[in-house]
Amino acid sequence: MQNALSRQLTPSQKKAVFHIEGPLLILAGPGSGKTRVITHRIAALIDSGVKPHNICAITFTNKAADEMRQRAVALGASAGAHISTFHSLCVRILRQYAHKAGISPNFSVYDDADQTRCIKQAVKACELDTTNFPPARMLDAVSALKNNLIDVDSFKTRADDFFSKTLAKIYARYQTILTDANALDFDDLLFKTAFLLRDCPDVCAELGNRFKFLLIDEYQDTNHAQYKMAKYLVSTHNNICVTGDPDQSIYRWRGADIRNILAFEKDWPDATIVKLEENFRSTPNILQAADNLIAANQNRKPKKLIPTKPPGPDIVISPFPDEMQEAQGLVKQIKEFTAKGASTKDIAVFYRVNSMSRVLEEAFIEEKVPYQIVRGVEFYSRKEIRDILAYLKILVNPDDELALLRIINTPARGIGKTTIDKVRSYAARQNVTLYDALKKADKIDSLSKSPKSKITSFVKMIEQFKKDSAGPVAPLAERVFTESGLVKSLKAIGPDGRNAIENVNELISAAAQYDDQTEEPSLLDYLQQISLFSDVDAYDTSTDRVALMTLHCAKGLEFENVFIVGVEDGLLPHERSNSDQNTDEMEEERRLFFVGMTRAKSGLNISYAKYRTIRGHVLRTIPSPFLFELGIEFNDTPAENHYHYDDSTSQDVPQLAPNQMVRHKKFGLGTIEEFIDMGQNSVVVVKFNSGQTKSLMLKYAPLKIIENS
DNA sequence: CATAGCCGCCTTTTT
DNA sequence: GGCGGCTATG
Repeated sequence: MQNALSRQLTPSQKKAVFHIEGPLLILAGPGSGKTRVITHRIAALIDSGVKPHNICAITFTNKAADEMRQRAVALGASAGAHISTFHSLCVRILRQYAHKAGISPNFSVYDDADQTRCIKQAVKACELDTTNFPPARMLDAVSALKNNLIDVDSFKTRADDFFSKTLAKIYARYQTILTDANALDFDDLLFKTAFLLRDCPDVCAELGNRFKFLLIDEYQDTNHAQYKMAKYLVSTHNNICVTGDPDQSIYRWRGADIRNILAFEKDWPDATIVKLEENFRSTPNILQAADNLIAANQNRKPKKLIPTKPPGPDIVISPFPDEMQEAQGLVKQIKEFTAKGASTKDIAVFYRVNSMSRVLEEAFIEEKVPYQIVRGVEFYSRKEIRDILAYLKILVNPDDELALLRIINTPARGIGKTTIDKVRSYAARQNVTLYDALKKADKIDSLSKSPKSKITSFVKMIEQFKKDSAGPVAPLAERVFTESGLVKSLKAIGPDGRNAIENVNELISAAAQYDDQTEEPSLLDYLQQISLFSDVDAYDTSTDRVALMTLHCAKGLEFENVFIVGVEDGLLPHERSNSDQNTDEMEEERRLFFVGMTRAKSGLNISYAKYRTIRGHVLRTIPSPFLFELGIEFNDTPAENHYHYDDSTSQDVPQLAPNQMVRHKKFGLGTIEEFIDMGQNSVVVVKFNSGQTKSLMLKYAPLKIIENS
């Protein structure tokens, strides 16, 4: 069997696959066949007598887990190994040992939208101003604390300045809100599991005995909580194998600690280290440029990228006048590629921010090129989907106040704000949950007859659903959709409603699929699973479409032809990352570009636009400084109007004279100071009454001419 | 209590 | 430029 498994493996790959006992660090460069090595390793472990259920492999996304499971089975490994993400593993552990973790097993998992609502509530409850304490910032801070396993009490004792003390209050309040709702956010899943393992040696031993072999992929992107989890899990058997590439660490902002992989040898002094430096994916010219780029990072261990493929086409760097023409040019290029026989599904477009997908999408539609935007969570943030899911969540976890408040009057059933406020204050007085208060609506004196009966029938409906909530999910979801009145209310709003109904039907189909594929389908399990759904998980590789995704999503994937768009200063590197050279943030942006480039097997096309509309403002841009680090000569002058964008934006621009009055959508009234006639590209300098002076491109700027009367 | 329309907020990347 | 939340109105 070893022979069968080791076929077509290089010597270092073989070492990584067959080094069974003890800690192992696999430093794997891009395209080094790392995924292959891991799946082979799982098969080799089983082959050497390890029971499948004694293996736990942790991947970065659910999709990666699914693929790994399939590949391992295809290699002849019997199924049964636990392969999942850290978060899924935590859900499983926490559900099993809920009582020991001090939680209830039917907990809701709060996503970022839920988190935002809760943190806002917390900031408000602390009677703080949201301008001085912006909820998004507070959430980041709380998240960072949890990722570093700092609990409320220990943070309180160490908080010595005003800000920290305030943050401690918000943190405490936020946790109370979540606890009261029997909810855990993404960070809690890791946090609670790590503390469970720390505080319950019996649980730790039990899991350690079960998972005798632990494999962690993308180890460079683990955070402190995940690191601790790993340490606890392997404390008995010491069989830990991690793989990763410090040059591909792109989640520092989310708490990922690159030191975890850099210090692996210190943590496990008897560790074996295998380097996989050969690259089987990209052409030598792509690797050379990627290497030139990443070499600019100061804070790194130098590493080789050894090419194994024959030379391929040159990297193309194309400037465009603006993002519309960039999109148009991109789609035209893709058409040329496919006309020459390239497969549509083997083409990907990467961008730094999600908002850039819009203009690309328009061009794909216009040119009728099939595409998919890889953004899985978007579906779950639609109103109608959140509504139906809120109904289902309540059946499992009636304490989930966020879900309850969402549906109590959706569709409208005459339970308005005043009524809800009365019930809430009753609940607070009696120290019961909102749902319990609703159940006792009859006893709430402040309520008059009509709202009482409306509440009663709502509770009755929910209780009815609850009775039949065991078993498969899809039929229940369908029933809830109809009987809650959601379908009816959506039908009533016309075409948009039809669309919404379609979406819910899609959800029900997905639930049916879950029912089919799961041995014992349960609503709780289903809800907890879909809450851990990630963007790439929605990536459908079976259809022939161009994949559009963020650079972060691109991690772990590969394509024959890659297009990276919007490679401009301020976008990549993003302006929000500290723009000083060689700060940690700048280096992470560089790694992000590195990850994007090294996804390409043969065609790598980089583009940027000289003008880009950002949040409604047309801004002049400059090429990303990273472009000058690639060691490639390129021409900064766009092929003017090469790709004519047939749109109102390229209509004739007016001739303007100084002193002409204009009104700008954003800046208000202003006077023309100068008119630079460049035909389509005429520029005006406007002095606005607000005091600021702007130079604007006429074909983009939303300027209205005020007639002199 | 429902609805529409407006204001003001945020806006990097995601499990 | 988009969305959530708030307010004014029916």
